[in-house]
Amino acid sequence: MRRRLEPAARREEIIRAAVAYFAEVGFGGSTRELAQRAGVTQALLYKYFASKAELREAVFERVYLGRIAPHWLEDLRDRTVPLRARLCRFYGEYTTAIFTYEWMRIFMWAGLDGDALNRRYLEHVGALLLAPIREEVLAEAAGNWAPNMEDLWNLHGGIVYLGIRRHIYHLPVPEDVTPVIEAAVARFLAPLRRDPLNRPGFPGGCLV
Amino acid sequence: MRRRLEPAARREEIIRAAVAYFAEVGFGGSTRELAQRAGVTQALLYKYFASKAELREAVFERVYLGRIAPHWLEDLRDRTVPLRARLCRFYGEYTTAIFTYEWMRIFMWAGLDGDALNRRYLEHVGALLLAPIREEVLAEAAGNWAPNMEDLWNLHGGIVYLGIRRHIYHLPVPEDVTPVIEAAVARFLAPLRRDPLNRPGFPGGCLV
DNA sequence: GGTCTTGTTGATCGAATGATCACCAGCCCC
DNA sequence: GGGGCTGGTGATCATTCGATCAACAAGACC
Repeated sequence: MRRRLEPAARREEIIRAAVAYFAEVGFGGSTRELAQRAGVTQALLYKYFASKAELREAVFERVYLGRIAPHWLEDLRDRTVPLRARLCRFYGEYTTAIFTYEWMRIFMWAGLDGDALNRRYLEHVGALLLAPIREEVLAEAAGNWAPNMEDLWNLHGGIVYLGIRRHIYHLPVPEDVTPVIEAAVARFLAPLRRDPLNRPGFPGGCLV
Repeated sequence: MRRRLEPAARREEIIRAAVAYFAEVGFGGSTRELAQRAGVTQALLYKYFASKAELREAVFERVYLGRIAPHWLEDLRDRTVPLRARLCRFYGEYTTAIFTYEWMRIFMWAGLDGDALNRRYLEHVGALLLAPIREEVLAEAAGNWAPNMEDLWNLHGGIVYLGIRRHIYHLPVPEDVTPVIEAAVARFLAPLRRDPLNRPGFPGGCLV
């Protein structure tokens, strides 16, 4: 019944099972049930991870690593594209990246546990995504409007709350979040536009 | 050293300690440490609660009960007051009610645990607070604008995210959330106003 | 097909957990 | 001030937890 795997492959399977398991029940879940889900014995876990804490770190690394695409920042700053289109595109890709059961829940559990990685990630979001967005808005507004960081966190939170409702609270949310994002971005950028009612046909429509 | 208390008073103290303790560490926390924090022995907990699950229920009841003020709905519908002022006032009181360490964290932990009470609460929010708000907007817009429920959840989420950042992620947020709420409400209601730039002096300022 | 490497297992340990029970002692009442 | 009701305790049980270790066997290599 037991099949021998290369260490890298076995480790991979354990991490994959751990991500799914801990996302579901939190880090209070037992190593025994995790092992059962991974199709191995509980003792084997300790051949690949010195402790449960180390396994937890591996889960974090897997979930967090590479979640923020480096091209997002460049794209947000690409002024050859209308700002509204840039924001819509960014939040479309961002939500595609993080609106997963695993990411959303592990992130929330880590947050409740007070994990530092969590705080670091959000500081990263603020400094390397929201602040640059603010810069772009300032450039676009040319003195007519200057949102503060809380305005940007408000935009961000309103969108992220979609994922929270779906994956944390298990509430029904639209399958396609694109229209919601477009509406939120349009509201946020309304001070920049000439048509506050956002009537179709007016310039400034979401171009993505 | 041990002082005798009336059952009601002792039960009260245990629940109070349990709310604080479980808010901090989640429901995976041990009854022993809880008892220590409450200043009683672990065995005594079981004189007041048949099981840990029952204690958990008591914590839920304490945290959820009476959190939604009945006058909010009436106030939201009071058309003698400008809509923007109604929304600012409502979210001011709403955040005052729920932006506490205990509520925010227990609510989130219960959500991750898949507790039904959690879902019920949010359905309540949607049906008895957000939907009525939408009705008021429709009445005010008089056909010029018709937000859908997702627009309202977006407004709601952007504001609630403040509490999440503070109490779940332990990130610095403004001490006074009033300006943030006013800005969010103003953005949300922008389609109703004649001045999308929200310049001071224009009619429609937040009147609370 | 024998052998050697090593991925994998079953058994087990000590600590911590939820829950129980006999017993103790603080406080009210006569 | 001394019973006695009952709030409160210490000890303990069964279970489950993370972690360890000797022993096994799958698969590559000659």
